[in-house]
Amino acid sequence: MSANESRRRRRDGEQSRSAILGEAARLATVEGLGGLSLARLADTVGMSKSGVFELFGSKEGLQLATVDSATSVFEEHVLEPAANANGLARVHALVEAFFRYVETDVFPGGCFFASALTELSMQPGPVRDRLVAFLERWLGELAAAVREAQAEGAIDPAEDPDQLAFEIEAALFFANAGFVVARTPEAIERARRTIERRLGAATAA
Amino acid sequence: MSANESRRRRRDGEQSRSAILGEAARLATVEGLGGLSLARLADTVGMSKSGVFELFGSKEGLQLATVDSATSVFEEHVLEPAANANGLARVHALVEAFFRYVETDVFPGGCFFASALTELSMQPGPVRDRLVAFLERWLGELAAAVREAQAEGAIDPAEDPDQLAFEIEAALFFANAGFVVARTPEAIERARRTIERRLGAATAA
DNA sequence: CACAAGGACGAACGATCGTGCGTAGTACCC
DNA sequence: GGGTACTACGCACGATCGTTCGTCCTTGTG
Repeated sequence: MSANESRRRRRDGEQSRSAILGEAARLATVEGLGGLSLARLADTVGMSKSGVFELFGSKEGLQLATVDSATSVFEEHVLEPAANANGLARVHALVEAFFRYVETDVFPGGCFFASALTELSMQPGPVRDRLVAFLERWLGELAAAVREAQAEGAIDPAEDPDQLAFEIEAALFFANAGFVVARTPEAIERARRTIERRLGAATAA
Repeated sequence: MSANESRRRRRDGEQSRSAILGEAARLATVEGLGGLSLARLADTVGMSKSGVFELFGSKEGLQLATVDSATSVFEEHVLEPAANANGLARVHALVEAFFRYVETDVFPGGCFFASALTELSMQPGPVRDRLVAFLERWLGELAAAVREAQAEGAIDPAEDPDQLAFEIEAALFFANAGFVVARTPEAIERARRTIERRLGAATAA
């Protein structure tokens, strides 16, 4: 209902919307996507609770819009920096962009999707579905880069691209958790070492 | 305060306490440790809200006790099955015990600590501190097993035990997330492959 | 310029949250 | 076996939650 795209929107409303969503995604990595409250969100952006509410129709509408907003942020900070690289270089570029995305506090509580998916994976509904879809898309992105690297002869064709994508993402996922906990580059450094070593072993003979 | 061990406790209270805590830990992996409500917890165990409350003194007291309870469950299901193994066999035993612990739904929402730590890593306080301490202890357990394996000559002494523990835990951590999302052995199977391969590469020449 | 429509507001709602209090019942120690 | 202290309860509190409503203001269109 709130996701009805045919709804006409004024320019000022669109600005408020995106300002709210940016703050919502940031807040969600600290308090959780479910623990996010309309009232707190409203006064961190300097609006009334009902004003925020009406822009999204319901809390679920706000959550869905927040996931979409976070998706754009992820695309901008992780996918785009690797947009011009191909094959093995693309794998490295995606990994390094992800590290930067975590280290530079794009979201104060680390990767938005790591926390949101963990929080909502046991709570059925459209929000969970959208988060799961994102994870699959991201894993697909990594696997596709691996396949590209195989096609260009940089990675052993005997490697299973999905398995390699799993291993890379596992390192990224835990690196994010470790960085959020310790606020230290150690976990990221270990993940980098993990991935470099694994990619080295996967290099075509 | 509620953790004051000098407080005398009756047998029936102790039974209620552990029954409540078992349910609390299970509920927390579904609704979150923060989203857990006294009222819902009370009537899933068939008690009054105030009855539950007084046993723990505060919500934070309940959360701390829940973490301790979940720690015991983890020890029982993961540490104990590997208690009699040493060195490399101990590493494998810990990993397999963890897989069983996740796959058999000891907690309905997967590993308690994976979800709780992700949820609370940005919320300072004693609960977070206890969860972080658990993670360090668990990583230390893995690293100690690796060192044992090096001492018995099963793993290359040039390997960094902490790095290896990081890589193993990364696979376990993401396997848990994947299993909770998909309810399929696929993620666990991939993690098993990841770890077996990595340990194979770490085998002393 | 006028008018339809979206944006933002304040106030209020029912529900639920964690917490405090007074009290009745009961297990355990001397 | 009596008395103390823990167990468990019902009730009520203030706060906060998501949501609804009526109203005023502003924007964009014809």
